Amino acid sequence: MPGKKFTVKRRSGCPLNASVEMLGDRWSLLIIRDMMVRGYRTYKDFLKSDEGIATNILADRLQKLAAHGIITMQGDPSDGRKLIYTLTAKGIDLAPVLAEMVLWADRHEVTGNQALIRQLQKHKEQFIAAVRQRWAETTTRSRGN
Amino acid sequence: MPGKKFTVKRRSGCPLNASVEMLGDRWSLLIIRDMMVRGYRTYKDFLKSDEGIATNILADRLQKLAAHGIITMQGDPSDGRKLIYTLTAKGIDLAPVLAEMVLWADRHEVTGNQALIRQLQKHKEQFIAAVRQRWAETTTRSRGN
DNA sequence: CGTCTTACTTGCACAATGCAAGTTAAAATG
DNA sequence: CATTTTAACTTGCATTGTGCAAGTAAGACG
Repeated sequence: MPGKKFTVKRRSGCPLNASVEMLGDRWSLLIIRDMMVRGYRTYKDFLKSDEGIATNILADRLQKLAAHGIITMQGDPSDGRKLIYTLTAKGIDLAPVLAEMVLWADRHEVTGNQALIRQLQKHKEQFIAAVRQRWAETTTRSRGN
Repeated sequence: MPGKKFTVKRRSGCPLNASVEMLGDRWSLLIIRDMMVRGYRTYKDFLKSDEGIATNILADRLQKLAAHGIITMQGDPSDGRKLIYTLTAKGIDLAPVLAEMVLWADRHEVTGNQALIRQLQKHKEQFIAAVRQRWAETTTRSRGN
């Protein structure tokens, strides 16, 4: 496991438990969704999401996601106040998880966002590839927009 | 009112948010895992899992999963004390979500259960088909939902 | 300089969680 | 058929997490 420096003590060795301990709350996956499909990158971006996360919870989740290596935080060279949050490879790799959760909810619940759903239903692999591609582009080009 | 479906008010219409509101905690997916891959069916079964869920939390999660139509509870005809918990079609349909979360954790964390992981890596769709098949066999009689 | 903006932090009420112990009803035992 | 055991919870209580409003520090703007 690249980048793994020390093992956190978990309730069990089950990989699903590991995922649940990192992502099993009401906000972490929504933050990742905002980065992945909406391109959100700053603290203020996340605050404006429909679900309405509280400021202290957002700060806490961003810290934890960074501690787990799912996102990184770096200063914006063009504005010293801003921090840019980006998904790491580990975070981008969550695209299949998000996709399956969206498809499951669509099959069994009444939800909106039909555009995303139809995209996933027809071309799930393409969606995942597009997320990877978008991140490859934005992480190699120069910042300052 | 038996079987009455009441609409839950959600924070947003996003399907991922719907999934997170039903499954986004530290226990629900582990209970579903226990039913799906270990064949657990009774309250006592779930209590013996490695993660060590508290009795009151377990009772609460089973109620909520049943309220969401993910599992059903029925009396055991051969033992009046027992309740048998089973996955509904909606619950079985979570197999791809579980599979992706397991594979993600394996790629990026140090975990155990290598047998399950290798099975998923090689034959993910076979695993999912096997879960469906197993449930089709064991739930040929009346199943709620 | 004063004001605005960004990313937080703090205080506090309320809800969720974790642990130990108790309860109820049914089954097994003698 | 009385007693013990088992299964599925419930209750009490301390700890932790969450949600809301308000406040703060540092950089940008004019």
